[in-house]
Amino acid sequence: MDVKTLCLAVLFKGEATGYEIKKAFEEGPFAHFQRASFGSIYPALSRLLAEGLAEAEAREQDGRPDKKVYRLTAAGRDAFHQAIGQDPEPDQFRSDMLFLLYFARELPMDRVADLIDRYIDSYRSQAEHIVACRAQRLASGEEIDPGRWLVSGFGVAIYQAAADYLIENRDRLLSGNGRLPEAAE
Amino acid sequence: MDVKTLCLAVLFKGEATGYEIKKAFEEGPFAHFQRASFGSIYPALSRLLAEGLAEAEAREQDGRPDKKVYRLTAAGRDAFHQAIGQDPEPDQFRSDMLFLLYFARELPMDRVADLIDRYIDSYRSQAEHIVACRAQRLASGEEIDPGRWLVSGFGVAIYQAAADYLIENRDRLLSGNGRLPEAAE
DNA sequence: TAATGCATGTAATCGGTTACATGATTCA
DNA sequence: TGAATCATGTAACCGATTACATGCATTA
Repeated sequence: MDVKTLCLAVLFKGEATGYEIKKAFEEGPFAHFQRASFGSIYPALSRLLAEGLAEAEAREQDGRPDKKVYRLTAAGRDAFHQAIGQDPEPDQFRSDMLFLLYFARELPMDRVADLIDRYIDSYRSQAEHIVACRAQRLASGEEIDPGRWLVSGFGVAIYQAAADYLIENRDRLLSGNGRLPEAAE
Repeated sequence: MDVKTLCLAVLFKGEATGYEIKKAFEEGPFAHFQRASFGSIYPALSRLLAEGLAEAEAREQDGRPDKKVYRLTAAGRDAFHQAIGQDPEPDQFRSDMLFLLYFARELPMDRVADLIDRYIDSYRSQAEHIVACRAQRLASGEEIDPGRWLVSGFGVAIYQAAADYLIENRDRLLSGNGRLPEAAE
């Protein structure tokens, strides 16, 4: 998904500054499945202005530098609806972890163990983080958006499954380094 | 992972042509977690030659155009070991499907249902495909590479989990469109 | 006082995709 | 006859990242 569409999407949920849009990809609702940098966000926002899809308002702040709050126009909302109406190609997951583990035989055992442990940790903590966010949203009493709920639930399920798989197969890979793992299936 | 390293990796497993390397990302062992196009593979192979990491041999074929078989040099194998010795950053999954489903409320119900069904199918068929490959490898009697086995198992687990999650939550999202899904947790 | 957070933006660079160019063989 | 497979490569283009430039306020 290109950054322009991503900005359209964030702004569709409400007005925001470039800085806040960045945060939406770091901590916010899109954190675990999309990302964008300032170097792509600011030019994208300028393009949105130029194309009449958004309008900006400068807001003064005490002390802080001014912020520029972007808001979609009617044309912008249309453009967004059109964008999500397109047919997507199936997702393909790219993973450096799998690339590395594929070559487990070429690496020292302790290095493999370390890699697996680190990935278990990162998957687990990501799952826990999302779970915490969900609990908080539930407790807050705010209205729950079904799409958002489904998406965060998906994140939990996938990260959990990834961590579980690694935990279950860690020792098999390490001890059986050369022998047949998981043969009893 | 850049294409140069990816080529290094494929060649580490044995000599190959550019065309065969491409296939490794389409049907081969790297299919479900890395990808590369001709436009990046051929220049990468030239670079490997120029840097002395690989050597090529032209092989004539009956009828077919000549093929150029690449093979790593000792320096190439070193470079590969060095590459997999680097510390990777954690994987981040990017997903257009999740992006779309996040905005379920903005889409017609039948469109959402169709999207989910298509993704269930694609996840399920990817899982089944990997399972079939694994069964075949097991039956073939060839030696099983533990790293490769772990990686393909990971693929099965993740795709399975993704499909399962969507199946379980499909109707909740569709019927409760506006109400609270999965509240009974 | 050093780092972090808030805040916006540009420029160099890079890596990769898409499309193009070429051409024979085999299979439906 | 047309499509798919095998086979190699180039060039235009694009999107995005990284690093840079600036600057104030707060917190450790």
